[in-house]
Parts: sequence; C-alpha cells; structure tokens
Amino acid sequence: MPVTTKEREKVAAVFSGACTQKKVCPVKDIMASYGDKWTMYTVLLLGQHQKMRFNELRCHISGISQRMLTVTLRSLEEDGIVLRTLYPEIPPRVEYQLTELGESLLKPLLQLAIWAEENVGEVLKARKKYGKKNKEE
Amino acid sequence: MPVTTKEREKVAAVFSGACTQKKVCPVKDIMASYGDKWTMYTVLLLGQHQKMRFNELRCHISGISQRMLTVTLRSLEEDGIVLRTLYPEIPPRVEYQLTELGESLLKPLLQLAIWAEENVGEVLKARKKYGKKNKEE
DNA sequence: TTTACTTGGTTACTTTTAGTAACCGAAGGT
DNA sequence: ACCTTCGGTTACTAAAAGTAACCAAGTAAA
Repeated sequence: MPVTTKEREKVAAVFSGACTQKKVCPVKDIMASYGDKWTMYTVLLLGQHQKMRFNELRCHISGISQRMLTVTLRSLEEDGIVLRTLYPEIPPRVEYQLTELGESLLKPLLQLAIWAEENVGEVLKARKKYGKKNKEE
Repeated sequence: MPVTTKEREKVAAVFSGACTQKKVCPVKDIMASYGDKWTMYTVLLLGQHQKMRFNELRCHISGISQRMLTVTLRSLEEDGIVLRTLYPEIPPRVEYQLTELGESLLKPLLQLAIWAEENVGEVLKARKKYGKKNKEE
C-alpha cells in the first residue's frame, strides 16, 4: 500500500521540527550514530535476551570482533541506551542490558527488523537485476 | 512504558526466522547496508518530497559531499529502493524518487526518526554525563 | 611448580571506507 | 574566448573498521 498523505506530512513535521536551518539535526545525528554495521543488531539482541554477558553477545553477533563489540557497547553506554554492570570477580563478569531509553528504541528498531525480514527477498532480487544490467552494458 | 513480553517474543520470532545458524541474516544484512551516515536520511527526504533532483538532495543533506551522495544513491538504486530517471538534456537533469519498496521502508524509518526527535535530548544528556564521569576518574 | 585456561577487554598494525578537492562534458550565455 | 550549469568521476588523504597478539589475575589440572 502506498504512503498516505498523512504519513508524508508526518515526515515533513519531523524534519521541520528537527532540521530546518539548525546546525544539528537530531534525526541525522541519531541516524549517523546508530547507523553502523553492529549497533542496531546489538540493541535488538539485548532487547530479546534482556541481560547478556560480553561473550554471549559475541557468539550471537557472528562476524563481530572483540574490539568492535567493545566499541559498539561503549558507544551505546555513552548514549544511555545500554547499562553495563561489572561484577568484580575473577574471571570478570560483565552484564549488559538495555536502559529504559534503550527499550524505547527497541520498538522502532523492531519495526525496521520486521521490514528487513519481509523485504530482504525483494532487495536481493533488485541487486541481482542491477548487476545484470550493468554487465550487459 | 516498558517493553511487553509480546514485543520481546516478536523480536525473538524475527531473529529465529531470520538468523538461526544461517549464513546470511537478512536483519543484519539490511542493517549493515542502510546503517551508514546518509542512507536513511536520504530515504526520509525522498519520502517527504517525492521527486528530487541531485543538487536539491545535496542542499537538503547538509554536510554530504557530491561523491557520497552519488555513492548513497547508487546503492539505494541497486537495492531497488530508489528510482533514478535521467533526462538527456544539457545540462543534464536527473530525478530521484522512492520505488514502491522504498516507500514501504519509509514507514519503519519514520518511526525511528520520530524516536530520534523525541529522545535526542535524553541521549545528549547521557553523553554529557558519561563524559563527565570519565574526566573525574 | 609450572602450565594452561578463563573473561573481558586493550594495543599496535593493516585494510577498507569516508571525505576533499580538482576535473570533466556539452550546450548556453556574454 | 570564456564562464556557467548539472551531475557526476578521478585521484588523493583522513578516518574508521577489521585482525591478531597481548594482558591481568585468579583457578584447575599436570
């Protein structure tokens, strides 16, 4: 179904309230921060499991390196999305969980994840077609 | 308000349908593709204006370079999110608009944009607090 | 006693990606 | 003859991501 006029007005409202001639646009700022390879995925995982340890997360996010997981979690912690709890044991135990702010982010993120799951086929089909088109030229 | 059990189950469902032991996880794949500094913002802009020319987009996305706009638009075109129409005039005129697939992406992205606008204050507050905490140590 | 192993990182280095600035083509205007 | 326009491309540099080795400090086995 097509995008309604009402929805388009909503986009306009968000943009005008957020961006018009201001130096910092929150939408762009947030998109730039959470738009990277691992951040959203990490938040979704924490949303599913509630409390996760460092290596538990690492196992679930296949392909992520120790360093990138650290960097990603630190950034989320800095933004108040994730709470880090260190238990001073040996070997150390660290638990990560979403804050209230993080949980509020979970909802729109879940919508995006659902879109991704539903439309990944279409996207892959389009990519294939595009590749073919360019080879033919 | 907290995340409901139902919502958490939904996250689990999306993940289990998408990721369990599969080589490619669509959620991660899409998040990795559209998770960059400019892509989501560009889609939102095209969602608002419907048809936009290259330089028109460039003016609205302050800070983006010509090259990055080209790269971003090409990637979106490849994924079937954006339609590029070249009018063979001199000087050339190129119009970009969302495809049907792109418009379907607009809805979850808008939810995310609304979250960003509503919560940017909280995030900035958290960042400030985090910075202070680390200076004190 | 020495060795290996644990967790949750950090450090140094390499590779990939993003960003900057200059250039392009082809017509129109001065 | 030269500048402008639009929508790029090319060559180069800076920044970010990825890789691999290392660490502390205790526990467990050899």
